[in-house]
Amino acid sequence: MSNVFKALADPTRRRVLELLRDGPMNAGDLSAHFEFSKPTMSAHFSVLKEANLVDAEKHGKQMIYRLKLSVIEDALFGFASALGVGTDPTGGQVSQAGQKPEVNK
Amino acid sequence: MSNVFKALADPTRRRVLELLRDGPMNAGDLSAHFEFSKPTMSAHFSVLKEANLVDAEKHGKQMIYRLKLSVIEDALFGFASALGVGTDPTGGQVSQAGQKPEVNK
DNA sequence: ACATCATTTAGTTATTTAGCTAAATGTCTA
DNA sequence: TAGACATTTAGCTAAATAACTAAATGATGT
Repeated sequence: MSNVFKALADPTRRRVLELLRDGPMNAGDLSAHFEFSKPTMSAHFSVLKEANLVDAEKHGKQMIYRLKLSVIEDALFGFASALGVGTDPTGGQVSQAGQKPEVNK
Repeated sequence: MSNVFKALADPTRRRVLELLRDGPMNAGDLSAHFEFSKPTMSAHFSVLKEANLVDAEKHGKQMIYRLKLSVIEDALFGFASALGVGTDPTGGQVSQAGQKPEVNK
């Protein structure tokens, strides 16, 4: 859980996730959207992978990253509902993905 | 936006927010729920206040902290919908609180 | 005025983070 | 097999973070 929010705390990483919203993309193409060096971007990808927000699959020389929406849902909606915030005023769980979100991990 | 996720990245601060879910509480009572020193807790409160996740009001010698749900809604649901995740499959905004969430701030 | 209580500020330390360049790894193709 | 290409690893630096103790601030009550 902390890993997820830490990953989301960086604007570059949030932007990466938004780019992946339109479909899987390889490391080079993702990096091309930023001014940072490739090693720096690789480290960002690594943080996102560690937080389980993306999947990585090697295809030839390229590494293809893919958004993992379910984990993001768990984190955002799970924590929101732990706070009693959400679309459902009863505080019920919004997402299908998880049942008892572990908020303090 | 980064401030919000940075604030949420620490488990102690997330727990503080959960405690405030049941109503406003002063700094001392909040601190009593943790093993950390009061100055350390004060610094955590400061981060939450900086991120605009809580309001602080001085009442005599005590400082009373209160949860600000609307900002948390904006951050969590705003970013979720920027990613196309949410209860509404069209990607529409869930919360009332903000209209065009600025995701990369 | 003075002591006490609640909280914050100041100053220190260890750890983590985000960036860089240079080098290593791994994969394709000529 | 050699070269080129895509990505990661290693190693470095500067800045940010989270913790602590000691001291300062500010409000209340005697």
